[in-house]
Amino acid sequence: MAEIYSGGQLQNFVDGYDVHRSNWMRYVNPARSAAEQNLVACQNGRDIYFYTIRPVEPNQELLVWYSQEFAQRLCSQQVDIKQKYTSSEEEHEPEYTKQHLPQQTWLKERTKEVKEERDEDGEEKIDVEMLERDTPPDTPDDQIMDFSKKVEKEEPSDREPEDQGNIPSPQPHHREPSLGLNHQYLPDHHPSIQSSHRSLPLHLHGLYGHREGLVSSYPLYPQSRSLQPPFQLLPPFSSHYPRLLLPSYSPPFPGMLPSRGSLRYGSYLGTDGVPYPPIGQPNLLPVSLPYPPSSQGGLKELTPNVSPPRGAPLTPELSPVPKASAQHQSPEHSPSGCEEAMNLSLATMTKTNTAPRNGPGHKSLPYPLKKQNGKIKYECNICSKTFGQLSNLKVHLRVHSGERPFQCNLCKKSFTQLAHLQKHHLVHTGEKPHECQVCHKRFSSTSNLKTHLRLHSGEKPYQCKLCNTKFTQYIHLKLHRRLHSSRDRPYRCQLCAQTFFHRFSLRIHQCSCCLANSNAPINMHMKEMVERFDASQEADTLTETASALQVEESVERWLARTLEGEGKEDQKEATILLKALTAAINAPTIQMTQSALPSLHHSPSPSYQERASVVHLHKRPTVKTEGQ
DNA sequence: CTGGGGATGGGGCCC
DNA sequence: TGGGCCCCATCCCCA
Repeated sequence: MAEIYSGGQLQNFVDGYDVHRSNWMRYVNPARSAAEQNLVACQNGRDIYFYTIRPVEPNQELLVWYSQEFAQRLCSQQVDIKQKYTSSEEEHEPEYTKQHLPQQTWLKERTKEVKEERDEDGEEKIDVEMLERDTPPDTPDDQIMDFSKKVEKEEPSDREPEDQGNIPSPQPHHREPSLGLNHQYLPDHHPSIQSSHRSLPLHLHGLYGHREGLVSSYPLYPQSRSLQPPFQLLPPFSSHYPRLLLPSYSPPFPGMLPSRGSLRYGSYLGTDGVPYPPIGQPNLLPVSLPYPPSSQGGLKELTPNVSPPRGAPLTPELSPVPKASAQHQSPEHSPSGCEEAMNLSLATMTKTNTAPRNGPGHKSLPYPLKKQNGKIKYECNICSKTFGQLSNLKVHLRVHSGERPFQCNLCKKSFTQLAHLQKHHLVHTGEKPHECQVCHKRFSSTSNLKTHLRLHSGEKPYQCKLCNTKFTQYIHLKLHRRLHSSRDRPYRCQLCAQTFFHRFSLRIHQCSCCLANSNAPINMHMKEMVERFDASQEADTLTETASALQVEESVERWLARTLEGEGKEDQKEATILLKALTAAINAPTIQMTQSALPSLHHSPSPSYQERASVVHLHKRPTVKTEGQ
């Protein structure tokens, strides 16, 4: 049984004694060491939740841990919490696996009855029937679970200046290295700080830092390192891997549940059976974001001469490569587990004062900025693009420098921005946070969802100017434009180099556009109209020897079809254009000079015009060319 | 060739 | 100052 406190007041009990009223969590045994622990208890509101801290294989027992005292009381275990993080060999054989769990608690034993029993396998089974919490009187305690450690969100006003940073350093000489997490502050009076435990990494702080009642609910133990070995056993990209991370999408806290619902995983399952997080709250997902809270921006930054990435993300893909690292050699530079702790919310990441300021953006610009009207002009010295903020310029400069500080540890792809790496990570996790409300298909990015939504709305914003074909994606229009490639247009205007399928189009063009002031708006529009007509089926049906009257009729039909359903203004404009076109058609024939002859790649032959006349749009040979 | 989706790049803005 | 989020553009792949 556990007592739930809120605001220092006992709120309620969670009693698992009665087997008829308790759920199966009653039978979850306590872990004997950090190595075998795979479950963490925490409090949210008046409820207690358990979440996994590592993948749980089939037939693997769930083992939760509460506190050191808990262990002492129940198992008479000697809790030895030697810090061995300074040992380099822990890179290969993490010492934490030999440690007892160093969890701290204010649980004060008032155990009325502790039953130990052994099942047929010799496994310990322990029932805890009565626990009582002894909350330090000066600890602001909103919601704290009996077996958890309280970590204050706010630091007291009487802190020494040196401790006023966001480093949860209980003692100046025993400072936790840069945490990069939420940096909850551990008060000096806290029992844990009086012990050597405090040098253990805070692992879960800030994981749910923005969720009330959650931050303070984590026990202490070197979780981050314990995460890696089992994860590394998992083959990357394993098909079942997402399933092993079910907690990623199964919000363990009521506050994180989507409005639609209960804790039914099925409601989050996608077509592939992988559960999806609720829309709109991806950032609140508790276990899905594997980025370490590195003060340098998280994940793996490729900063030269800087130690390997920090962090022991929950997912293996972005886990730092376990190579020898100077940072792991001493507590001074150790990631300290705090930074290695799984960071479940990027929103909890904050910069630490002790962080080396050598990450991206920390270097100054390689050139001086100019001033314009008294204001600094953030201009790129390479492409002269200007930005509203210096940070934007700095990020932009990576485009030219090639600097890609954010690398995916799994596929080694690197990115210029952390956000890009974060999005990229969805590729590995299979997360698709964005759902189409119409067909409930899910997408990894908002952009792709937006594109998809056009299918439902019928919106086709990209239209071919030549044949009016519309597309939902620009790339499709771009590909389509190749059909109108100039390489297939044998008639080239020697004045402006514009090409046409039809000789009469070139003639209209030269009369109406090019010989006049081609920069005038009306002529620009005329150019476009001639080009469109040239590509139209009406023009295609004409022979190159068509009379002016035939061309005029064809233009009229094309205009009527093209402008069908358009507004009066367009109709009026069309009339003007039609007059201009027909005038051009009826104008004296332009003498075709040698330069105005078809400019095919192959030599024009006497029979060319006849051949060109039967080349129709829909039968024209496709020439796929880049950049045309 | 069209259409749909996946993934990435770049940049703006807010905090 | 930079992280986080968002948006748009773009390219690629595939049916």
